[in-house]
Amino acid sequence: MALNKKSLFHPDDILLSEFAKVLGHPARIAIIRELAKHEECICGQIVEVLPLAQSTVSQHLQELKKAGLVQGTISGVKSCYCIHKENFTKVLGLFNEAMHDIMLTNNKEKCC
Amino acid sequence: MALNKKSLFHPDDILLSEFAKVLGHPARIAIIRELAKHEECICGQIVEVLPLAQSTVSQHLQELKKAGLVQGTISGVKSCYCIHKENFTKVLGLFNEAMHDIMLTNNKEKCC
DNA sequence: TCCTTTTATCGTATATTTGCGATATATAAT
DNA sequence: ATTATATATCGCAAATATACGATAAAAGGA
Repeated sequence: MALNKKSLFHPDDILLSEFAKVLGHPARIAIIRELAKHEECICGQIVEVLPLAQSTVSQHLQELKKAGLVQGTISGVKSCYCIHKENFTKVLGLFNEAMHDIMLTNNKEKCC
Repeated sequence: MALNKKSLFHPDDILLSEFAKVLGHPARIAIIRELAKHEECICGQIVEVLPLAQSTVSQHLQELKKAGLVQGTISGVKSCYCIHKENFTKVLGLFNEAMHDIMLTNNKEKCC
């Protein structure tokens, strides 16, 4: 992008866009879905469900972790992951609220 | 990405990720917000509110249009844009529902 | 101790996105 | 007819993301 202009935007919009962005890849949606589906934290088995190499899945997990949507702990040889319930719920809530507000503001009858 | 693996994922996840992706840039969130805020469709004035060149804003508008979140019509010299209320509401609803379902599934007490 | 297993990280190739200026195009105004 | 204005598109450069294989690191088991 030649120059990174992202920081020139409103912090709220940056936050919302970062949440959206991390969910902007089907692998990461699939990971979240898979994490939610199991009773226990998942250690490893995620790779088997995705059509991607182990290193790639690991990268996606790191991004989800960096965004705070997922948390992980090391348990022996394995790394275990689960959804960071509190964060996820909170950020999803903010996102919904923002989008809802936008649609409330947008009270045009007819348009274009 | 060497090879595009996106198509290997579940269509639902692709749909959700595409919605998220288009909102994954602060400029596009800001555009949506700006469009909602005005009584009438916006013709032009969006560029003035964003810290980006005209051509860049136009590109972001095209992406929002391609994703169906925004609609536009040409009115004389100007192009006018507004939120595609029906589509936006629908896709946002699907997104919320999916995320909500995921969080309902994720009924772990304690984790990692 | 040595080997195996598991996951993270590094290096690299390629794809995509972001951004701009220049230009094209179309209408409006003079 | 000429000029001005508004917006889209093109061409390009730079940044970021995606993906993989190879390798490292760390723990467990033989």
